Amino acid sequence: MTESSKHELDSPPWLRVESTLMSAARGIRRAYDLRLEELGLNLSEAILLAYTEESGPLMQAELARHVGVGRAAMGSLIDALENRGWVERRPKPGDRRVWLIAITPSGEQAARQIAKIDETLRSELREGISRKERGELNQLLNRLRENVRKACAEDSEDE
Amino acid sequence: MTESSKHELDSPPWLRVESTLMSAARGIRRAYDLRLEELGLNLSEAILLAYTEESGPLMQAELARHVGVGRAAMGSLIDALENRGWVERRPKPGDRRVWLIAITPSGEQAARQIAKIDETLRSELREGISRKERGELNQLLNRLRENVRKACAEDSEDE
DNA sequence: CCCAGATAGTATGGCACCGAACTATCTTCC
DNA sequence: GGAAGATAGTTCGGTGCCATACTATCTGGG
Repeated sequence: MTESSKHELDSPPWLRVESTLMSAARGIRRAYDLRLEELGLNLSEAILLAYTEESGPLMQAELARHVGVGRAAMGSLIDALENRGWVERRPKPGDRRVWLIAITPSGEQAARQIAKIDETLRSELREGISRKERGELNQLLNRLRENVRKACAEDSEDE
Repeated sequence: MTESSKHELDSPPWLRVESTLMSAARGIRRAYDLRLEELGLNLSEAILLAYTEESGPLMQAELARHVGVGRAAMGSLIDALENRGWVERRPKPGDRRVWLIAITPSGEQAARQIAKIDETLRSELREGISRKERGELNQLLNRLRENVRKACAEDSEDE
């Protein structure tokens, strides 16, 4: 196991792809958080606001599924945005359990600022990465997520 | 069945690729953590042990750079592995600041178990993902990490 | 030599997220 | 109707990581 010089590149064991992926994810969050600091929000909140803007009012659980976080985390994200007056919780007629999360006018304005920041940072991040590659990356990640879901499911009904 | 797959195909804004990436990273960690539970360690510790095994004794800061975590986090990871007797801190002759992190015999045994678990889970995770795509994924992620590094650097000397 | 600056490692405080337990409400089926 | 189970949302404790600040040690220019 000591021919350890070359294999950074050619066929990385999954554990290494993993660590690269996690590290990239952390780095990207940090980068966005840094740029979004002036608006007083972080990457997850920005994603949520952008999503809310383009999808219209949704329930919290739906948002959680789409964005890929748990219901609890989604609750706090919405709290944060609501406190700033960028989204509001509206009761859903006919089901008193749920809230519909709707963007407010000032939220839309914030969303536009987010889009600007995103555009700038995005162009830096995609340096040397073609549109096609981005698409592939996205597909790969989604397949990966699907496989993860299966692996976990299989795991918990395993006993 | 997951309706989360159709709308992310055509022209995902980066904010969405982001959320996919973060979500995938979290999912993968969860999956590995679940399988590694029987060994009493988590993904980061497993990665570290595997890395230590194949690279021989390195300093903590070097390990941190390679694995992609901060120095402080690396310290705790090593603490955990050291407590189980799987790695040991050896003083480096000539520099009393640093420790060389070396794997122990029982650590090597644990590393073999990790490799087995990894192999199993990996084969589930890469379902529908070719070797070539894996390589591309890795390259893309590394480019992305590099760009992140640049973006952050540029940001902090912004005055 | 010695003091300024770099570097290795550690301690502290904070953040984002998860998972499990809980409440409130809807649904179903008798 | 009413009990059993599903579902939306919240609360709480724990985890993994970072940034900052600190100590100890090495290094290089007077």
